[in-house]
Amino acid sequence: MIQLSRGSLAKKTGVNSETVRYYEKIGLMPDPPRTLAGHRSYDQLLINRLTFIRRCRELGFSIDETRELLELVDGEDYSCAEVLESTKAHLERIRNKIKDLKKIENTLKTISSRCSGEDVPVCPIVDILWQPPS
Amino acid sequence: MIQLSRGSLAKKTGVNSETVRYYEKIGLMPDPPRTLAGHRSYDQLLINRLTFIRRCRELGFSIDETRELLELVDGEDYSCAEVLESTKAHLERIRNKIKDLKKIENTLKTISSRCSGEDVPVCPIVDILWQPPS
DNA sequence: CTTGCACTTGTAGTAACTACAGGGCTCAGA
DNA sequence: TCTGAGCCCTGTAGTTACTACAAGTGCAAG
Repeated sequence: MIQLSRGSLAKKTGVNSETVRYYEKIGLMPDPPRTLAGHRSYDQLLINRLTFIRRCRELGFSIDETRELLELVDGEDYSCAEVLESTKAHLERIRNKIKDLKKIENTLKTISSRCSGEDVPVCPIVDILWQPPS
Repeated sequence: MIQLSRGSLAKKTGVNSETVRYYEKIGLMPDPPRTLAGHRSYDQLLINRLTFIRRCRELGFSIDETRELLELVDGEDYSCAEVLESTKAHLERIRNKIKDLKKIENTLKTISSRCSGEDVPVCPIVDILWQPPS
């Protein structure tokens, strides 16, 4: 039976130790048991829970979405369908974000290519950005 | 000679009117001249400046990067080279972000495809995310 | 004239952390 | 056994880039 301190948990899961405290404050992680001296003590279940949270966050789920996923899993009768729905909605948002960034990429590429990059105080990039509003 | 109120400026440039005030507070926009009653009054130069800022922000430049671009343009002797450098560095960051999001997209696609989406309390997505840390 | 909207200020809230300050505990080494 | 480094504890403030409110003033149309 493993028992980790907050710092060890942080190392093990790859989550910043202050962030652990933050997750407890906002209720993503439960208040953990304490040692006699008042130090937090985490078992395997809590380690796995924090890892789940870290993975959700790395996949771009917001804290609130992560909370909902956790509530589903915590609940007695969660269903695969609900999890899939949330995941697909999130996937759609990620795809939209990629689309937006590609538009930005194209614009930046275009205006960069118009710019000589010479050491002169005349810049097509600035010219483009500095036009009056359409 | 145009003179716009804050609200009209907001409409004209597509920037929220509270945001205008915020940009003045952080020094991106100068304190504008006032009418006798103390109302802000914006001329064409300020309209163009705010539009420049909006475009930078839409292209994903941070406030600080936008400020640097403005300082270059405001300065007597800015050079095209400096602008291009900043733009290219930013383009690189955008490309990295796209790469990261594509990785996320792939992962989400993969785990979604493993999930039946049926109304059962067994979910491959959850199984994957709920594994102990590696 | 009045009513409703725009304007003024300062302040507080948002997301998701991150970084202190000021104090207590613990454990390895001398 | 002592001591000092490095954990841990709490609460609070800072970050980015806004956005929203509250309480009060001014202006313009009907």
